[in-house]
Amino acid sequence: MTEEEKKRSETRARILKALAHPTRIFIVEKLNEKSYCVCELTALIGADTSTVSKHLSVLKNAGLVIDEKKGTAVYYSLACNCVLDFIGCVETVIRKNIERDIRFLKT
Amino acid sequence: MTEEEKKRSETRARILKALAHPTRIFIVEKLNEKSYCVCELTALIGADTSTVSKHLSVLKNAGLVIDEKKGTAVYYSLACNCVLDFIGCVETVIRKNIERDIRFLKT
DNA sequence: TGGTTATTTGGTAAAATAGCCAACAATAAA
DNA sequence: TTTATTGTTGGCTATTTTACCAAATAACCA
Repeated sequence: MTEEEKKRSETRARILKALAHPTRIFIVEKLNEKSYCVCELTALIGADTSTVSKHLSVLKNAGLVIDEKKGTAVYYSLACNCVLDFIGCVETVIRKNIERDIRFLKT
Repeated sequence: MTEEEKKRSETRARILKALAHPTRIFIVEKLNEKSYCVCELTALIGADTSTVSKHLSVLKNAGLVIDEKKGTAVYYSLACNCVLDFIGCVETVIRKNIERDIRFLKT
C-alpha cells in the first residue's frame, strides 16, 4: 500500500466503523424518519443515556449526523440523506447472500 | 428496540463491521479490478500472510467475497459488484463532509 | 517420496470498543 | 435561588479486534 492508499483506506474505514454497530445503525434508521433527542433515542434503544450519548458522538465525529440544541434537549438528525444509502447497500448484500445460499442448496 | 429490530440491526452491523478496516476496504477496492490470490494481496498490502488471510476470511464470512482454489493458490473475488457500492457511499459522505466544513469556514 | 510453495489455524500480547455508574454542566421551571 | 431535567464526560471493567509468530495443511514438482 502506498502512503496515499493507506491514508485513503483509513479515512474510509473510519466512517464505516462509525456505522458498524447495531445501536448506531439503528439510530441512523430512526433518524431517517425525523429528528430525535437523546432521551427519546434512549427510550427507543433501552440502554444507559451515557451509552446512547456516546454512540451519537461517534456518529457525529464521523460526520454522519448533526445536532441542534433546543432548550435542554439535543436533537440529532442525519447529516445527509446519503447516509441512508449504506442501509440500502447492506440490504442488497444480505439479499444476494441469501440467493447464493439457496442456489448452493439446490446443487 | 424490539427483538426483531435488534436482530436486523445486528445482521446489518455484522456486514458493515467486516468492511470497517483499512486493509479490508483496500482489498475490496483491489478485487474490483480482478481476482487476486492471497500472496499477491499480501505483497500489495505489506503485512504478514496470516494477517491477510484472516482479513480475507472475515470478508468471506460476511459474504462479501468468494474464493476459488487453483493449485496451491486461492483466488479471491468480490461476491457481487454491489459490494463496491459501499465505497461509493463512503466517498459521498466524505465529499459532503468537506462541503459542510467549507460552508462552515465561510461563516 | 521428499521438498517447496501457498494458505490456514492456534496462540498470545497489545490496542481498541462498549457499557455502566458517578460526577459535572447547562437550561428550564418552581 | 433552588430544584428538576437533559446531556456529556471521566473512570473502570469486560469484551473484541488485531497483528505477528509458529505450526499444521494442501497441492504441486523434482
